[in-house]
Amino acid sequence: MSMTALAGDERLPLYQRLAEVLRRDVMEGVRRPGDRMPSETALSAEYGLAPGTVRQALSALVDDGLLERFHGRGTFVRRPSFDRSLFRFFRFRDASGEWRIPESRILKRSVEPAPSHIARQLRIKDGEPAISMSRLRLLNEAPVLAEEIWLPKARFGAFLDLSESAIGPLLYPVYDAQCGQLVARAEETLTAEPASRETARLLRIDTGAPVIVIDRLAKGFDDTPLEWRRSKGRADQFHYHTEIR
Amino acid sequence: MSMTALAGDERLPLYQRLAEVLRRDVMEGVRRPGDRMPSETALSAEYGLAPGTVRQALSALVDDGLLERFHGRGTFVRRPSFDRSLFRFFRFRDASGEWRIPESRILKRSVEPAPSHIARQLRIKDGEPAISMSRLRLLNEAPVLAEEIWLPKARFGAFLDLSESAIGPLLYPVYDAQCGQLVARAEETLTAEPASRETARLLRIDTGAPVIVIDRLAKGFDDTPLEWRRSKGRADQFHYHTEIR
DNA sequence: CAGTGGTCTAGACCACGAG
DNA sequence: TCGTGGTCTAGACCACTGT
Repeated sequence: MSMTALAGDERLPLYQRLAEVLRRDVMEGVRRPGDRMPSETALSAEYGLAPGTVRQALSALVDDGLLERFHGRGTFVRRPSFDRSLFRFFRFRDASGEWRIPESRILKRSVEPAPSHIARQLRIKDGEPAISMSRLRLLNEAPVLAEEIWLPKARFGAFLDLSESAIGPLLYPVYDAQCGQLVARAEETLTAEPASRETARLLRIDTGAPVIVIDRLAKGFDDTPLEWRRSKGRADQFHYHTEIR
Repeated sequence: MSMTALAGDERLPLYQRLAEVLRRDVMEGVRRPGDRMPSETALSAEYGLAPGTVRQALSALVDDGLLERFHGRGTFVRRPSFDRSLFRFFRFRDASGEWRIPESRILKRSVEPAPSHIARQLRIKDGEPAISMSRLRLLNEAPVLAEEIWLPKARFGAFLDLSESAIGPLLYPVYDAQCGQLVARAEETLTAEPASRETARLLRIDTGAPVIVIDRLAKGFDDTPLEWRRSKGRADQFHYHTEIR
């Protein structure tokens, strides 16, 4: 077993330098979500560090949400999950009161020159080709969310070839499998506004009734913007809850 | 320096048992916000633990938001601050674009029997006396928030004797100084609804226009509910932003 | 059982803040 | 300069998981 020297700024603490090396491995796809990391013993031998120092580096990445630890099993690259999304505060239950993923009906899918506000978000040139999509999400035939989605065509060209039946309600696994684009995290913005005539028709509510608007910009491990979407749902179905200190 | 035995369940790790002992000190008011904790060296001597173990206990409480560490100065009981409140997402700026605390105008202050939904939140008996207050918050004479506040009279009796001019826009310091009630944390719930006629009049918007509604239940260190409030503001001034993974 | 992470010890030395 | 927390070492032993 040969020893590897730690790269990085020599003024930084060793555990931070190790953390950066491991973070880069994940960001560059050398280690993929679900992969097991080398054990703490292996890493301390590899880099010539005390076990406690290696532990500190791994802890930093766990706090950061990049890794997950399981006692007795190992340390793994975390599979991004969007359990923390604002969408979980919509009261979407079926008749039996259980949480379910709403079905998806694609209303429109086309290639358009990206409007400037979309291009800015996706960090592409104004007017560059983008895939535009409208979806309606339904629970037991009842519409619950109206969505508008934009993707840069350069990365998601393969998405256009898919039949609607091949695209389920969850898009991120499709992005990964069909386009090789892995979503690592996202930024969400929430506001409320009166329903336009069009939105009211889709959601079957009164024009002007309050709707919750959630904008989401999804990004890859390397911070590239991958998808922008705007979703609208009935405000009376939304209750966000949080604890503050 | 006598050594103190660690109380608590002997099956738990030492660092957790130490953390619980220190947490209790804060919850019972033995150590108050702003107080400096004993140094790590002092604690390890006091309880006969290795410095690393003491460190782990303190780290747990720092992660928990109970303590704050300052390199070279010490470890302190954190002063609760409500920087993380949902209210920070209201775009409240004055003419120069600076963030400011809105002034407060008290519209009503009285003692009422607690309605049942308030009593349940404050964990007091249905109909027990409670202080009820309506406030309007303004920025440059413009109304920005309409608030309804409820306090259990048993704890906040002294609050009734204060003149309005003695109450500023920030209530929690008043609760502490005048009533001996320290707010440690709070739960907030956000939704949106159409403005009632009354709310519309107060906020000077159209009836039915969307308003953001934030309910807050403030609690003491010992988890006692202290204050319930409902605040309403214009939805078009509200943009919540968050990152998810 | 072997291998993983979790807890704990008993130090050393460094970096920062205040007087 | 002194006391604080921050980094790091080099182990020991425990608890959990999978085979």
